[in-house]
Amino acid sequence: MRADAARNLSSVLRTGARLLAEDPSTSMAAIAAAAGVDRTTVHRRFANREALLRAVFQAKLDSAERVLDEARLTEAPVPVALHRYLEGIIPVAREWPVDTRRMMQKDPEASARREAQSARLSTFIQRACDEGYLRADIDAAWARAVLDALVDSIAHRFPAVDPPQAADLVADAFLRGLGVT
Amino acid sequence: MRADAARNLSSVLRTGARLLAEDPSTSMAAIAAAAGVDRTTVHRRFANREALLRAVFQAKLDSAERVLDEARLTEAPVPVALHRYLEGIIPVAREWPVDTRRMMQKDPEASARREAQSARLSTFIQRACDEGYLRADIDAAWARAVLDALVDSIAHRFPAVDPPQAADLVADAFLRGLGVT
DNA sequence: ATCTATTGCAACATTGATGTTGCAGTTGAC
DNA sequence: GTCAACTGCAACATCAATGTTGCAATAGAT
Repeated sequence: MRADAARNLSSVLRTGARLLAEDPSTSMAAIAAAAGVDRTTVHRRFANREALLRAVFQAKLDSAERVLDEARLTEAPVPVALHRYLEGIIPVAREWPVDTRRMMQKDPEASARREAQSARLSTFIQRACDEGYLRADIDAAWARAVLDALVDSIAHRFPAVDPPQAADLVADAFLRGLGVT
Repeated sequence: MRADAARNLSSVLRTGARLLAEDPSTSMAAIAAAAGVDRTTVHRRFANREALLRAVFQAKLDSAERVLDEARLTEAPVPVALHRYLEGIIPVAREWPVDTRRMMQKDPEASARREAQSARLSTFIQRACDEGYLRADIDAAWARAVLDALVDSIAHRFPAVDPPQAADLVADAFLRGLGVT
């Protein structure tokens, strides 16, 4: 039972994330149906809709945090860390396609966690600037935004590209652009 | 009266677009309140919620279409057309921040129009490839996605950057990337 | 000044989503 | 086999959003 409960809960979270990404107003009933469980079962696990959303966010934040840790953004050489980050974060973006920046407004705890993770990445971008991997005239905030945009794009609009190749494409577009030299 | 009606209708559309972009499930009541009109007045203008959304999409499509026309994507030199397109489309993205790709699914007519506009831009990107402005190893669909992502990013995450500079930033990131040569 | 269109306001009906509870059936742990 | 936990199902109450209507007030056109 305990095993079943855990599996179904996880299924609800993943299914919910997928449906909520397509349509943030997806009903609990629709999520439950898609996950193959009864509506009341979902309500027994999650006190209310907010709680379900919070659980989804937490799952995404957990995955993202592990990726940030394993990328060794402060220790590894910039190109290595960048590639490891990309290869890790792209599957996370695909598995939890919910837009955290928009949907976590009402959850201060999750927002704070997200801010912290965001700051780690921004620090990394700053290091890339400082160590001369980015052009001197590039604003760090803009570089950060570009990287995020490229990750989202490859993750959601090209779901068939496998993570290593996706990371290559993003890093290449980010650093070299798509134009002729 | 006719003038008032038109002004209020426009105000509802713009306000609605802004609120719906932040939260696609924003209620008609909230939109009406933000636009400074009564809820019933909105219902008199738009038969139902769908009709309001359709009107917002149509307004965005109208603006985007004008930008595509004026950019002369098929006639002008690639760099010129690209810059004109960017400088025009960024204000459109800001004024109508709704995500058309996601929210227009249920409106086949608007979807078709969007597809047509999308095809025009894809054709332009293909021309940029053919004429040697993009690296030969670059997939046109990926180039297209990157351009879209950069436009969305500068439009919504850097609303203070004025259109000409924003266009410069996007074109620069798109063609040259952010890394050192 | 009169007429007409439009608005705000209040009231109402309807619908869909949310959340709760009781009960019977199932399943895994022991 | 027994027990405890979990599930599906049905029923219910509640609430927010939607959409409608009638009426009085207002403002622009003539």
